[in-house]
Amino acid sequence: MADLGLGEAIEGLPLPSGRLHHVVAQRLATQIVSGETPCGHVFPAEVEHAEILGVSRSVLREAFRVLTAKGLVSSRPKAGTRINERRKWNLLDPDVLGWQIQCGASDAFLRDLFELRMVVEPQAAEMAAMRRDEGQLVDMANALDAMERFTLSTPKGRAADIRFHELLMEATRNEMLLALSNSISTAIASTTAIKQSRDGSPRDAMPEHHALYTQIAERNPRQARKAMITLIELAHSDTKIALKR
Amino acid sequence: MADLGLGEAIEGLPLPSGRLHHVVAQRLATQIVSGETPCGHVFPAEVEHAEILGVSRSVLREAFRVLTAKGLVSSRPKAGTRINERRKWNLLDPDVLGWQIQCGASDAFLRDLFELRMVVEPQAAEMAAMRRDEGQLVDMANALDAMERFTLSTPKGRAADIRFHELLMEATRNEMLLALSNSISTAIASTTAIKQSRDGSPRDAMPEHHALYTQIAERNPRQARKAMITLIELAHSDTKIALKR
DNA sequence: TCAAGAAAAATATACGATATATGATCTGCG
DNA sequence: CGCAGATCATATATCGTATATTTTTCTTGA
Repeated sequence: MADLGLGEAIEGLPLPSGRLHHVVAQRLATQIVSGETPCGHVFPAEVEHAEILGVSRSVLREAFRVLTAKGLVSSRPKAGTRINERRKWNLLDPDVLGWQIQCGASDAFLRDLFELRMVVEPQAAEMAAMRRDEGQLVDMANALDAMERFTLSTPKGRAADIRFHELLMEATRNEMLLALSNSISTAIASTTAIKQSRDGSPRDAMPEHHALYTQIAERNPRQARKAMITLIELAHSDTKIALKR
Repeated sequence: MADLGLGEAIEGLPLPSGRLHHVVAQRLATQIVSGETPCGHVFPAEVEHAEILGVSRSVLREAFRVLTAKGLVSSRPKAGTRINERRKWNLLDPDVLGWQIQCGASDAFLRDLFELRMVVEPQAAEMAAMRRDEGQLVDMANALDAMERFTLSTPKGRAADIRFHELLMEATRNEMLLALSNSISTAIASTTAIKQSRDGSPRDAMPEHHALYTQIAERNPRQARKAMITLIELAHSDTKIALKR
């Protein structure tokens, strides 16, 4: 069990910026989702574990509370705290998604993510088109205008894109759908950002994603075509008419 | 602020069966999701709050860790712990879903839930049909047989139904889709169970849900029809052929 | 020899006290 | 009127101890 790197802090410890338990939770979580510590693994007893990590037991306990809340581990008296099998994890939890991305998302993960997006978003767009009110309509039109004026490679253009997406999801008037879509979107955005910072060039990330997208499209052409049509309809000026019905 | 009902426990405290912090978390969570304590509300200082609830600060802290992990609240030094706005909640978290149901799910909640199900499941069925392997195929066929032999009103029939559903989702080979669908399914099952125990008769729940279903269908006939077709195709014997492609 | 029950050990859980750091509010100066 | 610093309240972090629960082991009896 590796030291967390906190135990070695000098006397006048500057106390790591974020909440300590959060740091610990993140550390443990990444170890778990990365597979560094396998499923079924039982962590050492609370006291020893806290000593190893160089934090107090309370902090460790609270960190485990977070992980338990997200289904990553479960702990019972005498049995210790063990890592749950993957099917018990809250894979849709924003943090869990984020941790997986941070650990270098696997291709399977990205595939699942994009697939889910293509399952959800086209239908969400349909719902939005049916339920939007006038105010949302003009806001979306504005966002679309901005997307056209600035290209999508500029920050302003990207902001407009995100804004449009938000408005679209709000217009569905389905809170859960909104939550789901937000999780997916931020996760995808994170992968882009991470890959950008890792590969250096900001342009390298998109083609990768696009490749995955087309890969999915080849496997399920019907679904992909429908999704494409819906998204294109909504993302260009023709849409303004479509949205107005 | 109401007492938790734990402080009044007699001397020989039988200590509530479950973990105490979990009980507290659930109590607070239901207060939050029910709207009993509104969004933006700031909880009393930790010490006082713990005293009010009749528990130690540690358990209160750990309870709040759980709620924080699920996005229900956020706490910062000096500012106290406050309830987040709904859009920050992890609405797809199984526990959050469960709490909402436990607080008497609103019609809007149920509508959103069923809508999400109808967005996800038909497409999941499509994916499953394309990716299933031989083993899954025979398992699903067996489950379908069982569903036909016993009617769906018998326990065995319901078990087969659930089993079929599980197999279907596994066959999609998409972990996130599986997680999502599981959350939705168990939530819907819970509402059924709750409504059953509340209304007495076990038969009363289903018609209610069916009414909601048809209500959705009326609003979006195209989507509903497609969903129906897919589900019916998959839920009856014709499917065995469809699944074999 | 095996099974059932009882004792023991290990471990998470719960509690209270104390110290620290941090952010919000207030105050005073410019 | 606005900004900078001081102050204070509050969450956070830590420690020590007690308790409950479960698994394991041992004992006892058939």
